[in-house]
Amino acid sequence: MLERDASLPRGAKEFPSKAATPAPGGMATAASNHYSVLSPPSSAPPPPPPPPHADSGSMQQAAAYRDAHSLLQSDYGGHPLSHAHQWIAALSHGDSGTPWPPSPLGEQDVKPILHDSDREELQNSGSLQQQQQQQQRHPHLTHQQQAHHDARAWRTSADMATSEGQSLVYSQSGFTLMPAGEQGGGGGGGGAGGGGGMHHHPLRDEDHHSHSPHLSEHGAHQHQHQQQQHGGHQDHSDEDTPTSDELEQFAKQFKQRRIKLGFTQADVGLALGTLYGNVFSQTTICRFEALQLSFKNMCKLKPLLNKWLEEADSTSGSPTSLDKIAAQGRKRKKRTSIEVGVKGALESHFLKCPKPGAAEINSLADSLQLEKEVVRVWFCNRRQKEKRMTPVGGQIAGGGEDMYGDSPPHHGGQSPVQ
DNA sequence: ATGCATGAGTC
DNA sequence: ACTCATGCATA
Repeated sequence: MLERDASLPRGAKEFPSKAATPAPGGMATAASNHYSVLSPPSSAPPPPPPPPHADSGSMQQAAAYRDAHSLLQSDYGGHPLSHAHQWIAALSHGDSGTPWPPSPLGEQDVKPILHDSDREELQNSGSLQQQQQQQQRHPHLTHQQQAHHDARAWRTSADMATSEGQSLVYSQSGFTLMPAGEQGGGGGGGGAGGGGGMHHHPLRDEDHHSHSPHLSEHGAHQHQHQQQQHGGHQDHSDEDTPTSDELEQFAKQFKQRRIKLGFTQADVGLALGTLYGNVFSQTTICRFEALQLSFKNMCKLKPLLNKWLEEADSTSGSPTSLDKIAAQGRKRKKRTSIEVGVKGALESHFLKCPKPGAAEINSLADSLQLEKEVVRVWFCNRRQKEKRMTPVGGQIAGGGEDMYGDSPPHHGGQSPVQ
């Protein structure tokens, strides 16, 4: 708990490393498998060309996919391997949170956006250590302990960073190896949100100051060492370690520019795919703008979006005609609509016990007449929501510490933007 | 803009 | 079996 503050480097403290899931019981996602089936129909509709600048292109993507899906949706079909996706390489380093295994996924589920020629998997090489280091650093912590901190930490860190100079808040370890020399950012996040999760930490107060540049006397234990990269240089906060404040600013600006240029969130998502190899959905872009992603995730996306902005800006008139990717053939369970009453019940249980065990889930599911899987997923999503920087109801507060423990739900209200 | 869902990675 | 990143589907 506290030891972390004292003994650990800030980075560690700020961000939990990765997955620490004490999780007592739970159920696996096993249940969810039923829906996957295959039926890669060759009848995928061609995606409509995106208007480079027009504002009208909004939901094309969605529409396109929808059509495709509808065909398949009749019954579950979907072939898992039909699509290959390998964009992984692109952000690899940025995401320190996910140490990519040697060759985990040759093809996942995504869309093959670029020509194979483009993608190179170069970057993954050296990034991952950071998070591991963190964990290893303090082996004494149990995962449970580690697990506390959550995304809200990013706010906190911002404070510190701001005041202290953000030196190494989240710095990663060895990144810099980026080929292009651009997008250095990703890394930032380290194990932030990704980190397993929540940690307890007493920084509630800190969170509150949020980004006020003035005070900041709290911790001073920052430079421990460890993270730094190679040696060298790294002061540009923009590319290396964005602070929460910067992210907030960037998101705001991004949205503004994007709109000004006449692009929709969906357009941007596609453009990222065509330009850099990582396709993102409208949802993700939306969440980025709304700061509804984990700190780590925000850090990962920022550089890409930043590049896109530059591109769009410079070529604001010219067509960035790119190819789009077509649909994939994945089948998805139909979205379950949970009735308000039931939701209320779930909420109540969540307040009491955010991490119900399999048994609890079963009984809950039974009493609410919902599928067990649905209940399980609901809790997972609910927990995730709590971790976002901009919590549902508001209050950025980070309460990792007593978050689910015993402290009462401190959901509050705060609406940062929009 | 958001709710429910999927899957990779991890414990 | 969980967390985290991400997204289809939907309100």
